[in-house]
Amino acid sequence: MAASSDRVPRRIPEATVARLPLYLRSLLEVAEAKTATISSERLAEMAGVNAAKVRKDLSYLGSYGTRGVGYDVEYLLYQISRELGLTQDWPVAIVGLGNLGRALANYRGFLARGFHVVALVDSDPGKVGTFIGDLEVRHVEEMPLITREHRVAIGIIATPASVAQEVTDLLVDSGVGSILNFAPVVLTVPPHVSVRKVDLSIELQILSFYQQRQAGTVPLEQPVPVAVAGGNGAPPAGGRLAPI
Amino acid sequence: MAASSDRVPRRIPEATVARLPLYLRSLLEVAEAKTATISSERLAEMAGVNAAKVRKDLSYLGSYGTRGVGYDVEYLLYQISRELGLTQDWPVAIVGLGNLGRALANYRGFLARGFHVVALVDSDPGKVGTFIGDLEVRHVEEMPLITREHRVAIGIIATPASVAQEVTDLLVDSGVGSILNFAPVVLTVPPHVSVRKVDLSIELQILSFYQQRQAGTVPLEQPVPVAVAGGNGAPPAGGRLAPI
DNA sequence: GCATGTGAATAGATTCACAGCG
DNA sequence: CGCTGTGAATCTATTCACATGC
Repeated sequence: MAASSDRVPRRIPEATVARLPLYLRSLLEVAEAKTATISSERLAEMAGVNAAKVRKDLSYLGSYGTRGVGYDVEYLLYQISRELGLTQDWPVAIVGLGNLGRALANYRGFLARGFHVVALVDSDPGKVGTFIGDLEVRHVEEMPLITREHRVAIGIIATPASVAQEVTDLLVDSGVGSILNFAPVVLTVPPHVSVRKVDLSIELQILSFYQQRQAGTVPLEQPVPVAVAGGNGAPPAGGRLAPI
Repeated sequence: MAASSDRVPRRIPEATVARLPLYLRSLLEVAEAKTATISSERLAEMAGVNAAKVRKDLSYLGSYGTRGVGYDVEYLLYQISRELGLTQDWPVAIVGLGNLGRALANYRGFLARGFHVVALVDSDPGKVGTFIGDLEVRHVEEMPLITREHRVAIGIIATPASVAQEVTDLLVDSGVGSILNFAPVVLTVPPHVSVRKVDLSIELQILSFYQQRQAGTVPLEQPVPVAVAGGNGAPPAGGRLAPI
């Protein structure tokens, strides 16, 4: 009764959550350059969105800006990091060490700031026991013990599609609350578990759709007599003019 | 005047376009099992969405179902493929052959149905001239010629962030209309070019956000006395109960 | 009868436009 | 005066619910 406090648990829209990492990245870059404050306009430009969106998004976190001035870079960095849960460390397990899994395991770079690979898992006896970096590949049967032991929070699935659901169930049963899925299947999980997917062929197919729409519109080779300014076919990202 | 026809260029919502590949995949699976027709309900279940959405999405393509029966699997497969532009072949170039680029180049599998890697490009003299599969890695300076020659439509950027924009500009200048970006930067492109991004650290950070929200809610280890059915924290995907 | 197709209702996200405040 | 913060307006997407037609 005492601890529940009067803090309103701000509901941050999903779309906003998905953009916070972009702001974070831009701010890191700005901080590097020893800039102390930044306007919503500049931040928007860097993140590839518009200024109104930046202000609305940041307003969900609180009133962290100063009118007439902008946002304090360091302070905003900290607030966004905290909101995203990056002030703590998340133990990560990678399951499946084929081409992709190995590439991810070797990366390490991408894990910067809060993510720490603590376990590599595969079912192939030829891979189990080998080392990638300083981590030994363990057998999938040991996974439940390993994930519990290391309190793994995030599981990265880089297995073939055929076993992805099976592996997911194992992860979920051993307390993993977040799944990043690279396998081309729709995973089913209980409501308290989050899933994000990264699906190459889906992305390519979406590009194919817009590419097809575009085909014919721009005659290729012909430097186009400008007039494209309306721009319609590239909604996913980007869309401003190239630097002059 | 004769060729422009009276076809209404149906505006397909972006969100629908992003789901078509999911339906396609489900239909392929169903077709494999020699099933002739499928209901929106079943298709929805397989694609992990709800039935109303499936019907609405498919209705944008045309009236391809039969009331009281469902959709003809083969026919729908064809219509979706055509809509997505998968009835033609798209030449793809991969730029950057580090861990990730090589994993992608070795994949080939993911390219199934319409995507064909025709060029591998890197700037590292140690990599140029080597072969991955049956393709030789070419120097980035030759890229404009190669992409034009092969009429590359889609460029996959797997370079370090620092050179991604530069490489993008080259691709765009040589007529590439779609970019799949794995580098952690916001790319700027002219309006007629589409960009999709795949960003590991962003995905992890989004998961971190929801994981943090969830933490405490589920005490970990305690098998939770059911009552979670409301489910709030996993909007990205999934969300149904695990199979019994 | 049964599952599609679709207007209407609702929810969510984006953008506008300006009041508020340093 | 300049830039944030935010209600209001708009646009987009989802869901409902039922008429429609095989």
